[in-house]
Amino acid sequence: MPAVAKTSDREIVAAAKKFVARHGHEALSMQAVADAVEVRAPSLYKRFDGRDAVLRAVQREAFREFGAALEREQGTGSASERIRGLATAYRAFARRHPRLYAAMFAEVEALDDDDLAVRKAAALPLLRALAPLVPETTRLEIARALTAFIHGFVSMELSRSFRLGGEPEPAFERGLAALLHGLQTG
Amino acid sequence: MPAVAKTSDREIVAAAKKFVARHGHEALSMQAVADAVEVRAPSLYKRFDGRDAVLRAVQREAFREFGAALEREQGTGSASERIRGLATAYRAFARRHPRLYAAMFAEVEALDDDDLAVRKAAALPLLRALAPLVPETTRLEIARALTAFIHGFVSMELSRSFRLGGEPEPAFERGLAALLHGLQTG
DNA sequence: ACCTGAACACCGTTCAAGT
DNA sequence: ACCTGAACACCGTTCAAGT
Repeated sequence: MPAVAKTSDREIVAAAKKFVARHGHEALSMQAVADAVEVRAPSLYKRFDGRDAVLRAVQREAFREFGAALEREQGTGSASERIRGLATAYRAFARRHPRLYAAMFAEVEALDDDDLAVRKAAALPLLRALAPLVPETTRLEIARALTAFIHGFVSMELSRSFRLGGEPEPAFERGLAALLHGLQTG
Repeated sequence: MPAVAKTSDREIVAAAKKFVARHGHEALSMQAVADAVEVRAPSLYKRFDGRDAVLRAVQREAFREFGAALEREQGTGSASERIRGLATAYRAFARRHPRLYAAMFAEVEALDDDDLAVRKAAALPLLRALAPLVPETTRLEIARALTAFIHGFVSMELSRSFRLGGEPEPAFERGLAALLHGLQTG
């Protein structure tokens, strides 16, 4: 006699993502998700392999949203203005969803092909914006250097690692300008 | 009747640090530390307020070691060669102690004055190396931009976030060179 | 086919009782 | 003064039993 489904993959991921956005990925528990979708915790194991699988599903959703936010930023202007726009959109996403952004980089046990696909997709807008500016041979290196700077800056900002006074703002502007200038002349 | 002390703050921190270096900070438990120093877990609470306090003590030790490694790098050569040396020493420390490096940035409940002091001390070598190169008014910004790049790069490298093929090495060299060049001309 | 209670092996933490 | 066992409220996860 088939028991009626009280929830779904989609609802579970949405509830988990909402919880992570509010309380952080460290606090994510199967109990909390189960409560939110009104089943008992063991029922979640019919749909997800465990906490790690739920967290990875949240990460996939977050990377999709993040990638979409960057895609939306494909505005007009020069190539280097477009890159600035992407950097700003990147930082804005992280500041708007700080706990979700942190969760995107939480360690998980193993990434499957879907996990890798959404991560790679989020890297494409920057690579496209760099295309008119730098040759294909060095494009990936330059994208990595830019991403390292933006990710590092945003991570330090969100974890309040800038403790020597002053605003972080000018350091972001200066670093970005220096990289854009140096990467073209280098 | 005073009971004999079976352990000490020092021994507990050393055991916890060793555990974190081996298994990562997420796996750190009071039980594991207690086993290592041969007491029962509740005894640890006579010396530390809880898991968070133990983890913060590990972070302090790690930041001290890290700062000392950077101090040691105060070699000869031009200012920008010294900065390159610091960046390389930074990255080398993170690669030599990947789990300890990750643990240094683990979220903890609240930092006390000692926590802040060791973090600030670790930032000084770079600020000193920048002194002959850039005026005091922009030095902190520039240090932050450099640190953001190095930390971001190392974090991505250690979490295997570079998944589009090729070696990370040239991206580090290129980004660092671009920043050093751009920061001086900007 | 999906849901559940009960159970297991863990956590962090508190506290009364020992010496 | 420090250590301990017992206990409490949690975890993640498994599984037999329900419908």
